[in-house]
Amino acid sequence: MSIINNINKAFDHRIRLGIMSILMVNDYADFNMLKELLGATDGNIASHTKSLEKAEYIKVEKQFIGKKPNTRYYATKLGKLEFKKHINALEKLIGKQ
Amino acid sequence: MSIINNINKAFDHRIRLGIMSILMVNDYADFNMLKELLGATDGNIASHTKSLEKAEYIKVEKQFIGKKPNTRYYATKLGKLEFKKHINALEKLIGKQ
DNA sequence: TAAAGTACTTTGAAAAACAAAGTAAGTTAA
DNA sequence: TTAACTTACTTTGTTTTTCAAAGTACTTTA
Repeated sequence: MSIINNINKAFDHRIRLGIMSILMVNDYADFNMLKELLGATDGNIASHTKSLEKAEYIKVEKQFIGKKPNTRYYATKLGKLEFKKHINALEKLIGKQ
Repeated sequence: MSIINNINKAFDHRIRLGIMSILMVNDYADFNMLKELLGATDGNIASHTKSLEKAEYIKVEKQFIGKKPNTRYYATKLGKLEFKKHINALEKLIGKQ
């Protein structure tokens, strides 16, 4: 077992790390909130949320607010659990410095 | 300025994070040490060390130990500084959880 | 002296990241 | 009222990165 064994590949990118961090402290976030908070492009947010969705770490809800489409992202129970594990692994790795 | 602004892209991969962590606590590490500690393949170690070297975050020294070639990796002053910044940014981001 | 091992490096395919362009609806302004 | 613009994404295709298998240049062992 290597020292990076519990680093989860799914979170191993700054944008996905950012998305998860946001969804851990906020109940949900919508597309534009993620986009602004992370300073990423539309395509970027779309692909990273898609990969987290595929892993079932976040879920997506589409609705209309007034007449505007709105996409909300939530961390799933699994996502929260795995992210905590990831953080612990990160802290273990970098905590020594 | 986004919340992931100080996350350094150069360290934004578990293997490179691992390499730097190792080189922060150990004065140096050689190829096989990195390989074993990280459980990565040869090609993997080679390419990730190369990218860190290109960024001048680590330096490489090649020598012979007895008759065997041996490659040692050291973190540079810049590398240590930038890695600390990266860790601080990471902790700021995930510390809220 | 042939086969196996060591310590890397090179290569090329596969996957991931990215931004520009596209889509579909709503809004505003002339 | 219709053309131009905005919003909220999605799709597309190129570029970049990741990866492991194969290659290289020795050395060691049988």
